[in-house]
Order: sequence, then structure tokens, then C-alpha cells
Amino acid sequence: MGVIGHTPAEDASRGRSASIWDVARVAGVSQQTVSRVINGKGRVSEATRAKVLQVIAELGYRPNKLARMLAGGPVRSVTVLTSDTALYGAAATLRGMEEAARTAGFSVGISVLERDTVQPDVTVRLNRPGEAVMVIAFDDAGVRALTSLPPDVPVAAAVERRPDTEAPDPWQVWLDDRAAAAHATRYLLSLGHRTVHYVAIPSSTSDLPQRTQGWMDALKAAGRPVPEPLQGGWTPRSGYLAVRDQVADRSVTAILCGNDDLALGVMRAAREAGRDIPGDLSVVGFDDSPPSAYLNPSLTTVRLDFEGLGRACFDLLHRRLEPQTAPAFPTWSEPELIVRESSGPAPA
Amino acid sequence: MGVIGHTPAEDASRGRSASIWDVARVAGVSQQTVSRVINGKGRVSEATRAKVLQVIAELGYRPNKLARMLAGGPVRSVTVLTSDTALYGAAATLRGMEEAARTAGFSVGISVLERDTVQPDVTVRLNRPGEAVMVIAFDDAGVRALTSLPPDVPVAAAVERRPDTEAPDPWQVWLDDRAAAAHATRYLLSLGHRTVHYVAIPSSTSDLPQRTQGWMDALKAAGRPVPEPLQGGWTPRSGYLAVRDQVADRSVTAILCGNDDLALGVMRAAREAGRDIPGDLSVVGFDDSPPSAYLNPSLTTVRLDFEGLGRACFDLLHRRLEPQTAPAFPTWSEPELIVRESSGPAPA
DNA sequence: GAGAGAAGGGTTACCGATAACATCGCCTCC
DNA sequence: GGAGGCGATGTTATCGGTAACCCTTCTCTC
Repeated sequence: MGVIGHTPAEDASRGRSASIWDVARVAGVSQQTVSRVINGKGRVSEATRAKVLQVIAELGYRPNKLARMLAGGPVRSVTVLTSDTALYGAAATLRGMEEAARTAGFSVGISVLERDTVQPDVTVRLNRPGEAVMVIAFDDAGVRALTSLPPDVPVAAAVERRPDTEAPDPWQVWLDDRAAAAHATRYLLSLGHRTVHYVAIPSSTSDLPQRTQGWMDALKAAGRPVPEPLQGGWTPRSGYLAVRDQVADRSVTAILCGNDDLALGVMRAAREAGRDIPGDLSVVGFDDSPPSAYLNPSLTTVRLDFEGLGRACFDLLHRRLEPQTAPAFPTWSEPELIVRESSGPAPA
Repeated sequence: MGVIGHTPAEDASRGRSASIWDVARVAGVSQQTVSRVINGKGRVSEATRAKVLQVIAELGYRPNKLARMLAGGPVRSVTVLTSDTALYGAAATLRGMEEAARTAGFSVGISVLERDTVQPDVTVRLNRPGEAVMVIAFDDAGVRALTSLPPDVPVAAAVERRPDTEAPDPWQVWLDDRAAAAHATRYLLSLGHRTVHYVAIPSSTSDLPQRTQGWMDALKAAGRPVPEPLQGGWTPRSGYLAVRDQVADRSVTAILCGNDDLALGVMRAAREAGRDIPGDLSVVGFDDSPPSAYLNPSLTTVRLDFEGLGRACFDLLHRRLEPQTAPAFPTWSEPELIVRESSGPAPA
């Protein structure tokens, strides 16, 4: 057994944690054999394998993932790029991604994108060129990060909308926001409302956001007037401000909101304007964030399976990285309208 | 210039991204000199430095952080261990940590701890032995992870309470929950309530949680009866269930809740029991989560600077890793009572 | 004019793994 | 009985860096 330019004995005495060399030395085999045992590649006799595994246990040896990656081993690490984890959608998607990744034995890094700021260069956030990446691209910052990624990085993304190019990027997942918004709008119309007003979340692209589009689809299909959408932000406050001046208008009887936080602000503005919910104003949100069911009144909203989407996004990436081993392509739930107290029949 | 067993030209043509060798070759210097320029260590002439920097820019070279860490360079990477990022406190703390770490040039990994599950061995989550770690230890899972960490890993933690051992672990930060809870309780007493009931969040240790303790402190100091604390969980639902049977009791006029989500559930239970908030029942929360200000009624609560705490936790770790370079020790805001609509004078 | 430093930069070893290739028995086949 | 093949291991090169050490040149100083 030759040890080239290395004295594991010294390492051990210096208190560093065990390396593959220590295991090899104690087990009386070469370091490569230990590697074989760990990775299950190559042929190792049963006796040797057992011995090595025993020594590994004794020494409490843990492979150094960094070294493994450097040496060109399997990737097994992902960095998630997301903006503003304060938002329920992003946070829930991240949770799904992390859970799926951890279960599959990947380590996950996270890097938050600043909104409204010039993104210097996303690649500096990666641990190495070619690092695998997932992007939560529900908003502008995410989309910019996604498009600015060099072509050689393996990436999967959760995006706001189905790509509408001829040859869509197959490494994307999305929820059918458009259909969901249309569904929610039809629901409100079915309650007898003449039309439905809409408070929009910021768009992730230059196009009309999917939720806005779906709302318009439904109104047009029903031949109803399409009011100018009100522009909100991401926070309750922005919803409050967006509708404050119009909500006193009693001809407004139904408002669909781009997310639950906006709905919260809208309901407050309505209350301050003396409107009764759902008596003479129905409010519907989007996302089904955790507090929604307990609000006063509890919020009718569209439940979106963000966690499932996040898991699916990871599985997609997993397939991309390890086509043989990755599990079958997963599914996630379709959007679902959850009817609660905040919506009701149009006032007489 | 000797190139030992390496042919960068081939690498480049094979489409790999530039390495330090490529830069060295193009700049006509040794690879070590490039390293010196990058790290600002050692002496390099101004001309050489400029040349190297220029080549770096031309080639779009990015140092491989993995290789750097392997080679024993400065650490500059942290893994955050947290449970359940769905909770506002944990999520906000994580945000603060990530922001501070990213600003300081660290890359951050995240690994979520499962609650109510046997933690196999946290160290397998780390990228290498000795990896730097931050733990969000507000609950049981976090505390267990923190205590199970081997002594050689550099760690900083955000914990629920000031350690009360003789020689407290200096690498911990916390918010003064106890004083805050006492303050909120005194506030309610000052409104004329005879006593204050409490709905507790789960404890992170076997001791009485800090918030519960603070609430008791205030009641005892004022000589008021101390009702049995009600045990809640982390969700609105658990708050709802915890108080459902008692909230109809009109002698209960003030309820302090361990967090805002519990308060949400409590308010709903109270409403269903026909209680008017704040007319004949005052409810106070804890955390000041984002929706609180827009609830109906808006929630009186204790604002906690979780983001500041997260930033401080990172700075602590930073000082531990790089005592010379790390910035001065940071401060974060003290808890602050935010009075809103959900609390008022005791009913006559 | 010579020795001592300081500047500037090159060499070599090493971090902890993986991959490709080499080696060594031993058994089978012609 | 020698060639070929295969199982089980050992060797060497490499990944992309950092650190310690070494080697020239100059510039000072006495």
C-alpha cells in the first residue's frame, strides 16, 4: 500500500475529521477501494466491503461533498434563486423544493434576489460554474434572473405562465392561473354580479399577467363590461391603496384580487367605506394563504398547490441531472376555488 | 512557466468554463500570481495586477467556491438549519440571515428540520465536516438540532431564550420575549381587565416558555389570579380549538396569544361564541406578522424584530469565523407593543 | 563593494474525493 | 501448457484552488 505525499496519521492526530484516507488506512485497503464501497461502483469482495463499512462506522466518517463535486462526482446540490420569500407563493414553493431536494439527498442553497435593483450578475451566486439551479420566477426579478442565466447551467424553473414560444423550454412548471382566475370570475358572475372588478399583482413580464387574462376571458365570454384593472402590489397595504378611492362606489359589487394579501387590504378599505362583506360586496382572493380561512370574514380564494409545484420543479431538475435514476414525473394539484364567507349573492 | 500535468488549452476547447490556469496562461503569469490578485494577499506589481484583472474580465472567470473551500480557503458559506419556514418568525429570521450573509459574500444553504420526527443525524446535511451553521432554534426541533451538533462545527443560533447556565454559550442571540409578554400583559391590566388569559405556543424546552413566563410575571406582580395557560400549537386552527370551549365565558375579558396565528384562531372562536372584539373581549397577539395590521379587527400585537435578529445571528457567526474582518457587533430592535383595534377597556 | 532586506513572482505539496488505467491471481479454453 | 478473461485492487492523474517555501532582482546601508 503506497501513500503518496500524505500522512493520514498526522491528520487524525491533529483533530481533523476522518477522510477517506483514514478509512483506507485503518481498513488496510486502498483509498480507491473505499470510494468503490461508498459509491457502489466497481467490484469489491463482500469481505472487504464489510470491513470498510465497519471502519466507516467506527470512525464516523462522512464523505466531503465539496471534494466529491470538485472531482466530478454526481452533482447533488442545487441553488434556489427566488425573490422575496415573504410572499406566500414563493415561500411555499421554496418549501416544496427544499423538501423534495432533501429527500432525494441533494443539498440546497438559497439566494434571494432583490427586487427593483440592478442584478449585478447572478452567476456569482453560484458555487461553481455549472451549478444546478432552480428559479422561482413568479415576478419580474425572478424572470430576469432566469433569462440571464448562462446556457450551460442546468436549470428548472417555476414560472407564472406556460411559455408561449414555438419550442417552449421543457424545464419549466407552472400553475394554470389563467383558468383559475376565469373560474373564480365565472363563480362571481353566477352569484348575480353584473361584472367583477380586479386588483392585479405586478406582472412578471411585459404581457398581461395570467390572472388578469383569465379574469378578462371570463368577463368577455359572458359579454360583461370589463372595468379597468386596478394595479396593486404584493402587500395588503397596496391593495388598500389601490381600491380606496373606488370602493365606496356601490356599483362595485364584486372584486377579485391577485392574491390574498391584496384581498386583505381591499376588505379593510371596504369596511372603512362602510361596505358590508359579503352583504353588498363580494371579495375573492388568490393563493389560499394560511390565514385566509380564519379572517373575518373568512376569504373565498383560489387554492394553488405551490408546494406541489416546487416538488415538481425539483423532480424536473432531477430528471435533467440524472435521467436514469430520477423518479417518474410527478403531478401537482390543479387550482381549486375555495368558497368561504367573503363572497355572496349580488345585492338586490 | 511550468505547467504540471495540465493542459488548459484542451480544457478551454472542450467548452469548460475558465479556471485559474486559463487566466494564468493568457496573462502570462503563474497560477499562484492569479490567486494572489484575486485574494489581495502577497505582493503583486500594479502592472501585473491590472493585466490579470483584465484577463479575468475578458474570460469571464469566476473562482470555483468549492475548490477554494476544499483547499482550506476562508469558509464563506453557511448552512441554516430551521424547522417549518411556514411560521412567520422562522421565515423572517431566515430572511435576515440570508440577506446579511449574501451581503457579506457568503453563500447560504438551507435545510429544513422535520418536526415530530426522529432526526437521524444533522451532520449528514452539511457539505463537509466543519461547515459553518446557523440554527433557528425557536422550537423543539431546532433546539435538538442545535444540541446534537458536534462541538467542532462553528455555529451561531437564534434561540427562544437567554441561556441561563453559568457560562452561557456566547454564540446565541435572542429576543426578550419574557419582558415583552409582561409588557403586553401589563398593558391589558391597565385597561381595567381583572386578569389576562394566555394561549401558549409549544415550548422549545422542558421549561416554561419565555412568553408564558413573562405573562405570569406581570400577573403575579400585580397580584392578579393566574389562570391555567391554554395550550395551543402554531396554527390558527390550534388557537381556535384551544379556546373554543372557554371563550363563551364572559368572565374572560382579555386573552394574550403566543403568536398572531393563534390570535387569529382565537378571534374567530370568539366571534362564533358571540363575543365582540374589542367590546367585551380584548385579544393581543405576538410577532406582528404582516397581515395583523389589516385584520378585522386589526390586531394589537408585539412587534419582534426577527429580521434584525437573523442579521445579528449571522454577524455573530461572521465574527466567529473572521474575527478581524467582521463588522462591529450589530443591534436589533427591542420588542414593541403595537396597539391596534383588537384591544380595549374591560367591559363594565 | 558586499550583505541584508524587501519586492515580485514561481514551485511544490496538499485539500478529499473520482475516474481511467494498470496489476495480480486464478480459472477456463484450445 | 500458454493465452485470454475476469474479478478484485492498487496507482496515477485530475478537479480548481490555497499555503508554505523558494528564487531572483533591486535597493539600501555600512
